[in-house]
Amino acid sequence: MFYEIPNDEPIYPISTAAKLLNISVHTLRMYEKEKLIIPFKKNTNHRLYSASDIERLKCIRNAINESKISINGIKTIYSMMPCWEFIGCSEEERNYCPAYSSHSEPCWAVKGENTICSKKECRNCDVYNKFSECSNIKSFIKNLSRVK
Amino acid sequence: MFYEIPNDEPIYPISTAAKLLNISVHTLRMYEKEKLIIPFKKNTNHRLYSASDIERLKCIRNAINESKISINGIKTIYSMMPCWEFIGCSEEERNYCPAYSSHSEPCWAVKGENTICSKKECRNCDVYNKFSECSNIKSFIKNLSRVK
DNA sequence: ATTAGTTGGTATTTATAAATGCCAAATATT
DNA sequence: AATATTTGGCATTTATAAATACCAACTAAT
Repeated sequence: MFYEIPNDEPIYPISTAAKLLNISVHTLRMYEKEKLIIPFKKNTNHRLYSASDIERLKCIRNAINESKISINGIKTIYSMMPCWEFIGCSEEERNYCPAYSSHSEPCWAVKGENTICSKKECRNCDVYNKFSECSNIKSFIKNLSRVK
Repeated sequence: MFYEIPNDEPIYPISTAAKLLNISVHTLRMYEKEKLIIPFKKNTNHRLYSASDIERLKCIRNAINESKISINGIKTIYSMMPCWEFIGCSEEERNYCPAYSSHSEPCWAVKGENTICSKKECRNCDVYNKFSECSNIKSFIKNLSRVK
């Protein structure tokens, strides 16, 4: 038996990731600058991408190229995700958290100071990982219901 | 005392609306084709815009020009609105309604057949009227909470 | 040691969404 | 009756987001 590489293990250097996606390394850096993706960084500051990073990027590429949604559009859609319900942070914490009120940046791009999330690595967070497609965001919203 | 014109009364012909917004009439028709706006139509098929239509359009213009969100991006953001919670339709109805599952078109663009909404005029609907800004959509989502 | 790949910055190119122009038929206005 | 405006369709222009190229300093591999 061979050791199977976990989906979230950062293995691909940027050039490989670029080839897999058929784009340039600059585009990948741009997506990172725009906070659409958070690649793993080695101590030497070199990026590594996991298989799930590649999937995430395919989804982003699809939104841009097929669905014709601009990068700022994608960011705004991400900002609609009610992360607080998923994280389960306290009412006090969410009131301090910029992610709770932002409607232009994803939660992982505005990360507050005194929140549950401030110590966490967003790259490993389920809000970041599981809701890269807007269908998933809408599904999550569907499972919420009105406070009586 | 003068009679005050209600905010939602359709009074401006397309050329006036275009002047108020500093855009061409073609752009207004394009936004309509894209289902971003539903102007009132006279029996002769001529469009009329209300003051609140103009406000809605200013908001759309702002999203496009300032926030750099593409038209398809705006449509997708609108599709995130949990209209069913606002309308209060039955569980059966929402399962039949395409708006419940769409994540690319606003509810008023996909309007189902056997729903509460099928007979209603979306132009007069609060979901259409009150949630033209993504800040309002996010605020509404905030007032939902997780089903235990 | 030499070659190959990565870093971040600015400048440039390209692809295309968004906006506009033009048209003839229909409707509105005076 | 004559003039002005609206209609929708297709063609064209324009504005710019997205992608790429180039750069020198740094890190990795053989």
